[in-house]
Amino acid sequence: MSWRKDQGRSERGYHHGNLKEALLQAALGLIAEKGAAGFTFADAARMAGVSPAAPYRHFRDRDELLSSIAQRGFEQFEALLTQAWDDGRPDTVTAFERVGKAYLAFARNEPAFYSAMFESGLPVDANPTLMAASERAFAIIRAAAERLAALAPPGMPRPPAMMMALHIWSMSHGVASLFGRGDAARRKLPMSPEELLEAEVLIYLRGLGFPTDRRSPDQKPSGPPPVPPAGGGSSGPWGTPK
Amino acid sequence: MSWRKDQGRSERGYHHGNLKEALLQAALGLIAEKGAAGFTFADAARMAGVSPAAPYRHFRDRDELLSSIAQRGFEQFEALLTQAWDDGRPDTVTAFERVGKAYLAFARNEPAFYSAMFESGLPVDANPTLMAASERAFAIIRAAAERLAALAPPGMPRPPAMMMALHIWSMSHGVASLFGRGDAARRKLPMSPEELLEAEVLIYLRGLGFPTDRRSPDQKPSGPPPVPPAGGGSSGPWGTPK
DNA sequence: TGTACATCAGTGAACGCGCGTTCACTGATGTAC
DNA sequence: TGTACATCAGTGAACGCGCGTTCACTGATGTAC
Repeated sequence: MSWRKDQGRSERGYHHGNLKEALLQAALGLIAEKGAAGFTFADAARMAGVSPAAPYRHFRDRDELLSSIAQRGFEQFEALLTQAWDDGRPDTVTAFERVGKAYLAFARNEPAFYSAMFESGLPVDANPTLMAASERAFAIIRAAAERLAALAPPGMPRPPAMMMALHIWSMSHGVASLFGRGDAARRKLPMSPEELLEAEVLIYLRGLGFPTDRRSPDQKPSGPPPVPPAGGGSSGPWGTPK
Repeated sequence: MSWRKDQGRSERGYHHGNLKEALLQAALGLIAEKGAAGFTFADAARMAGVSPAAPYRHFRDRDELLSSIAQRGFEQFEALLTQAWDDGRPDTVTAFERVGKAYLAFARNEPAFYSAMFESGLPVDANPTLMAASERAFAIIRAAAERLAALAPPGMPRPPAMMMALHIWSMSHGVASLFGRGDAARRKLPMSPEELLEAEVLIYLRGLGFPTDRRSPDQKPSGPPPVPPAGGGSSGPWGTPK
């Protein structure tokens, strides 16, 4: 990736060159493998090919390393969500769906970050920097919800954006942590986590009165409030009923 | 509770009387306090006022104790959900809502069981007994979803019960693990987890075409498919819009 | 360009600790006769 | 009812281990002159 001497121990001299980064990477690997609680400082040093005292040049203690990982995780998470949201293009509902998928993709592809962020038990609210990073990530979901709420059909009460954001977050987190991680053996599913979440979000949005046909333009419909499609059309989120 | 000598060390002689139970209780306390990963066998022995070797008379090792807790947790969880479901009385939607509340209540009141069951990383699928207990608990949600699916309004495609069950489960788990536990410091919310989940489930059910007015009888409506209420009536799950 | 020196980033040995687990043991309890 | 004995459920000391952390140290690097 990005550290200078590509982990060849033999090639590095007394100085590692980029130990801090190497330790973070090692810790990520260990957390992905054994969980946030199972990772040890000493192990990370060993993986980086360095004495157990070396990490103390870069991190006050084990907790600071863990926080650094969570911090970086929130930043990457925010970047990913921002990219997925893409400021609501091409239309709000499509973009919103994409955010849900990005959430799952992150949990699946970066289990170590995800663990450190949400399951490590580190006191997020005790660390202002971390808290801020976490808030920034959530703000993306919140902003997306805001835009979506503004589209509420005229006949419907406009849902509070904060509530929508929390709902979407809890759905995503629920699916991700119950079914979404490859490594730790989770439950078996009759469908992929992505499909499961997509259907869940679509049904939810329909419950709020949003038209969930993807091709609908971003305009408040001027007709009567939308009625769920009658008959077994293929536009439902779960396909044709049997 | 249920162990004979109520933890008075002075009163017990050489034999503890009910060490197995005492160890389970001690472990529950420790897990609630420090998380499933933080609990140690030795600590449980200490809390039970017994030498570190004593637990080996009752559990092969630390993992067996943890499994026992998860097992018991699933059983209590199943009992609680069964009771909440109450075979769909007085009507399916009300009972369904109650199941969601019971889920949250369990996560909140029994954080140690919840951790052992869902967050301890123990290989549920490697232990058939545990797996079966877990399946039985999920079967309650599944059965409830089945009954609800059967009520689908005639104009709507009938949703697969399994999918509904998974959706409800993921919502509940998401809310519970992000917001629902008192001890570990979680996020702050503008509403209670219970309210959040209730609104989420109601919106979801409405998205499936179910009438979410609680007083509706358990009969398929014979008229046209229901239309979400127009105007800011008080029947929406989030009250009046501002 | 060369040299002296400060600073940086590692080493490796050592510590105290608590853990899981084993072991021979012993006090308490239950049962056969 | 009393006694002998098997079984059960604990004790307490000990072990090996890996962890987090500290410490004086030293090799490598950068910089002032």
